[in-house]
Amino acid sequence: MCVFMFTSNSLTKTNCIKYLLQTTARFSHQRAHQQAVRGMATNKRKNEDDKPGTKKPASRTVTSASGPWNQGLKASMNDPGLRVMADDQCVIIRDKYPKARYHFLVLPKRSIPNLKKLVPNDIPLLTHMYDISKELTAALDTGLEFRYGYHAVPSMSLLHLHVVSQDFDSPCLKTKKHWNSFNTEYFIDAEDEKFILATKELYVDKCHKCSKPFSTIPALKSHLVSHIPNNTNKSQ
DNA sequence: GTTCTAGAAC
DNA sequence: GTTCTAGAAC
Ligand SMILES: Nc1ncnc2c1ncn2[C@@H]1O[C@H](COP(=O)(O)O)[C@@H](O)[C@H]1O
Ligand SMILES: [Zn+2]
Repeated sequence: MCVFMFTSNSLTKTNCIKYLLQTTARFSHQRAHQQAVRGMATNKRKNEDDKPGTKKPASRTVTSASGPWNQGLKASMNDPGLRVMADDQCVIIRDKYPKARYHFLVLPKRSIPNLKKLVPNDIPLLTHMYDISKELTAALDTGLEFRYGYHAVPSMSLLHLHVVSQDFDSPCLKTKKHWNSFNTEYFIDAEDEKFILATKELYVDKCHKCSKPFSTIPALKSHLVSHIPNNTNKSQ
């Protein structure tokens, strides 16, 4: 039974258009902001250049009020400026740094760290994420092709499905990594049967010789010497 | 992931 | 000279 329904709060075309207008407004605002920040930095550097020897690398805080950088999606899920829609299971947000004209992220409300933590019971949820993505792009009616998938090696925490139009026309697309992460096997299509391979946990934390589990690397290292024949504690 | 920027490449 | 790219950010 599909719980997803078109309601006034979800995927009406009017609402979609509204969110896209927000995209444009926010985006130009963001660019203006970045330019302003850059201008301020330039001014500051000029002043410092008047006093030689006072130059030092600008210190930057590594964590912010919203937590470490790789936890940013958690806050963005509840950011009304980014949220496109939500139902009982999922939230869809606009990607904060869209790599194409349309770029959304679909996140389960129930916190799942990454693909490797998925279990067979999650399959209906994954199907639902894909289904509402298709509903969204259908409602948007952009005439653009879309792809729906996961990054094989994500940087951001919390499982998220990329919904990205295939124009790749965006100032945020800047690096080879950006390109390749959406246009090689790095991008795992949600509907691809190979998808299941990406859900396998690769960290097993066991000895490579005898499969004894270990909890810390020092513990592993003291165990490893037991496998060295005629161990004399010498190296090289 | 992004930002910033030094040094490479053009 | 400008453009591009890769690495640090503790
Ligand atoms: N704070 C944020 N809010 C929303 N989207 C973000 C945020 N930080 C990064 N992103 C996007 O999240 C995606 C994470 O990529 P990945 O971890 O490779 O799947 C990228 O497309 C980023 O543009
Ligand atoms: Zn081409």
